[in-house]
Amino acid sequence: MKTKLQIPPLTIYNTRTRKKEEFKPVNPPYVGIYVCGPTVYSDPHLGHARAAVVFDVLRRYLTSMGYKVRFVSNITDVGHLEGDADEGEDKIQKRARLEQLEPMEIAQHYTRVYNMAMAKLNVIPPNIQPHATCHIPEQIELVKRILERGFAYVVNGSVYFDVPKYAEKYQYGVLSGRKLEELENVTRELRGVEEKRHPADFALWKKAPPTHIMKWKSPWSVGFPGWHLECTVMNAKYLGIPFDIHGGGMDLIFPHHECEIMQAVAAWDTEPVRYWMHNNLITIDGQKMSKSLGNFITIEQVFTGDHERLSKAYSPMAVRLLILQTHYRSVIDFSDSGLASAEKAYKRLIYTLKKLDTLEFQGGNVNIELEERIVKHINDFYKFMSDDLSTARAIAQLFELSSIVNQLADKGKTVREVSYEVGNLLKTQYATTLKEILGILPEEEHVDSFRLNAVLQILITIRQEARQQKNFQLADRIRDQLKEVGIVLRDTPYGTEWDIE
RNA sequence: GGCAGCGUGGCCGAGGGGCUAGGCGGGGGCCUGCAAAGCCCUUGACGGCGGUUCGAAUCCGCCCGCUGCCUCCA
Repeated sequence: MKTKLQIPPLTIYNTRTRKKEEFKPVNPPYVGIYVCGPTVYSDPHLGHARAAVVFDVLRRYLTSMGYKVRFVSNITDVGHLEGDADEGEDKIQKRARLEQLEPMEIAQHYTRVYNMAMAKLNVIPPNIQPHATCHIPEQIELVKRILERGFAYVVNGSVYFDVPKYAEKYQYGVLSGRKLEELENVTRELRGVEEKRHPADFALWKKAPPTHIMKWKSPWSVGFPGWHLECTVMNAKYLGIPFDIHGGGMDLIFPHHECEIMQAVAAWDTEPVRYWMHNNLITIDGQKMSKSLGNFITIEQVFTGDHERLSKAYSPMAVRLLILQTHYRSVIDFSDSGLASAEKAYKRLIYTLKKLDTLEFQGGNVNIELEERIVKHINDFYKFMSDDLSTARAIAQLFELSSIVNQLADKGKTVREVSYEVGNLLKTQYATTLKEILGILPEEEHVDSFRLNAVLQILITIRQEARQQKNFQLADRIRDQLKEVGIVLRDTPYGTEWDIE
């Protein structure tokens, strides 16, 4: 029985070419990945969870293949205006004004919430998590460079990217397939952007209105950087141009990623990215989940069950499995029953993981056909993972193995139908693929246990009720006793936070 | 309107000319003090109408239905 694994080369569906391509790094064995991170002005939702989990698995898989991965994912703590370019207000600034807080307080808070949610989902933190506001000088430099090269113009202290000029020399819309002429018709509805020469032009630097809190000095005005600049600057700085993989949600293809390409090409005459990967979106009852529609479910709500569409609290690992049981380029329609189904399935995979540990593979009466099946399922796991990260099919192999292991386990601890060699391969591969590559852990190995949080939420609620009834003796007792065991409660404008000291 | 995509068994969800996807659920049984888990057996599908083909869920055409992007969002 051959126990040497065959791991085929990874192929990736490249949005840029609209084909599956074999992945070849720019500088092997190093691989640079950049994934667009969150704008930190509200609680992270299931869409964030999906993008994070998908690219976490990509990173884990590449690492398992022996690549040295540098994973960069940004925190957008400025920018992304709402509404018309001229009338719009920075999201974080708006939130800050509403809650009477420093913008950085908002950004800091939601960055923490995001990172905690990611930890619960067992997403490995980025090697670098750069903040947009920490790269203002670099962004100004890039604007200067694009200006010098003639692909931008200044109007009233704001700088705009000159798309028609760009389109004279380079091809427009290489990623989204959009055509410049078609864009004119659509965007004519957006009036009040007189500063722009062409509707497709976009801001590189905006002069700040007097009421604006978040602003920086630049050669053109006191203002703030444009919507798409930070990613170009930060992936160039930390990964170099060109780098290997740029990821994000499909909704970012246009205009965000298209603009990133134009900025980089305008600045350095080089397309910045080899492979563009885009995960599909999440729907709720068949409808897109979005902030503006207000129908989103936050990650935390899933973990606590605190949402009208949820019947109970679900394990982060159930969420992770649910996400991975769908191919990343397909839509996931989110539902309570889907989560329940994923949670059961998760428990089944973990049951097998634990059973497998107790089995002793001794051989002696080897069933060759069974051994062949085992080895085939393991190899197929890698075959499907390498086929554009087909996690759904890969996981199906794990369920096949689960069924085999459970059947063996039913007959007792000592297994004679499978040799020591194949049994050992089964043990190590089942654990490796499930835990290391898919990132699906047993609850108790999951350090950031969501149940601890659930329990604390109960205590926090009880304490809150006590405070409202002016029963401060009880409220303080809860806080003091938690502190004794190393858990700190903090009352903030958004409610009570907890932290481990 | 332009562009992209989808419609698979009770639900979710892979696949994509002949070869078991998988999970959850349902039915029957084993095990068990009860329950749960696990095991065995079982149920069952490719939106509609045409066409290509020896053969179509898979290719082509038309029709019906749904969704996304085109504007901030993962």
